Amino acid sequence: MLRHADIWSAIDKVARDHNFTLSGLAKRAGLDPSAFNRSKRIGPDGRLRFPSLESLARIFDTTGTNPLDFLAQAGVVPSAGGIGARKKLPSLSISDAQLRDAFDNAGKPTGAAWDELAFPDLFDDDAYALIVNGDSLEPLYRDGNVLIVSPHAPARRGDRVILRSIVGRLVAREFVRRLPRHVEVLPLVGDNTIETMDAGGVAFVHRIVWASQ
Amino acid sequence: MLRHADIWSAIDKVARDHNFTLSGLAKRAGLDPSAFNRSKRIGPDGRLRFPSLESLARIFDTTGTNPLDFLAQAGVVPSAGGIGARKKLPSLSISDAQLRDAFDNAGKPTGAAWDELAFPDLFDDDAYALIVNGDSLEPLYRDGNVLIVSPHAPARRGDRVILRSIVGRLVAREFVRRLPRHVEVLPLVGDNTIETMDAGGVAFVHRIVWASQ
DNA sequence: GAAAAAATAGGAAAATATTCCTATTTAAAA
DNA sequence: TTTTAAATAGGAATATTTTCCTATTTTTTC
Repeated sequence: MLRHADIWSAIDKVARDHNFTLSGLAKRAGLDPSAFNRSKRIGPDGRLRFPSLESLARIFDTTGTNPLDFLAQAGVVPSAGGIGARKKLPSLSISDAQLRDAFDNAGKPTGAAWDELAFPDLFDDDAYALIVNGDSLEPLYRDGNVLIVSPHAPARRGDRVILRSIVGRLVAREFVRRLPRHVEVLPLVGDNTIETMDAGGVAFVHRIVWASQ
Repeated sequence: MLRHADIWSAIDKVARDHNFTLSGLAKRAGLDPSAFNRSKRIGPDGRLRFPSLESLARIFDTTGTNPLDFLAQAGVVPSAGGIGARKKLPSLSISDAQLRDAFDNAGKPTGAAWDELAFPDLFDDDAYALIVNGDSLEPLYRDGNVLIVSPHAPARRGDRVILRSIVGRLVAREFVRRLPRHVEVLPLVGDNTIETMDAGGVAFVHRIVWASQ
């Protein structure tokens, strides 16, 4: 769980990230310049040397490194339900959730039928949120609803997407397909006829992945 | 950041959580029974003693405690953007996002107008997910859409909710109000007339907070 | 390229954490 | 309630980490 080599290489990384040499980092932390020498990490008898908690604390305080992030860098992975773990929710289809014993008397999911679903499972570092204004997208989206947009999620037929024109206009549509010269979409509300947009006029097509209610 | 007293009290908690005394935990971890004695945490000169990383590693290995959770228990809080931190997304209204410089050339949010929004900000430990079957809730929810349901989120007029009858039937509706003998709701699609349900026949009203798209 | 400074290696000494051991206190068992 | 076992306190001895110091290597400065 805490592996000698990983602890030391995490220290190496802290030094690098802050543009210190090892002796520079030690000095900055108020320790002796030889404190983190690579040559002193394994003793002459082969015994592994670990830095003390006090030395580590000095590193964290000096560099502003969070001990949690340090441990993650040292290869420690979150435990299910623990800090940094992906949130998991009980999950079941509506039809199966109508079975007699899907909920207990307090209204909580119960029984073996429920699966686990990671929420929100959003891995796109470039995701952003758009807040709906007005009522033009009702009943689908109402004023104030938050749309979570994932630029890197591929847009496939039927997906709801945000399109931005090259002059900056944003519209929400249902993606149909992309052709060499056009992008075909359907409106989300109202008239259900295909709309053809000039591919050159579309700056991007980003997929909507979640909508607040 | 790593505070002496917090480290030791986190060790105390690991022992308690696993039904060990301190000496029992030490023995189990292959250490001397006096290793974690409260009497030895501050020396006679007032100097604070920290457990070594090796002793901690033995505790983690023996009890299955994740070092990240241990640190959290010892009061270490996540750093913004670091492990365990709440995910924050750039956020802007659709109308403001149509300003000329809201996105850069790569289609990423840019500029001072963008706020930060914590997503999903779901704090209800009893939240669960329901998967939509069929097309009866279109255009709002389509087959396979995931609805995130938060039982403890209060249902207010206009909120979309899941209602469960006492015989187990689940329906999705728009909440209007709760009266002493009735619950008034609106259908999410179709005929826009108020539906009155007998309060005694409704097991629960749980709010839908997010819907996948 | 030479000189100075910084970084690193390595060994001894010092400081700190753990173990060993004894005694006392507390909890569990009879 | 008494006896036994476990837990804890406390001091000395031992083990481990850090510091001190010197030497070598590497990098930076001129």
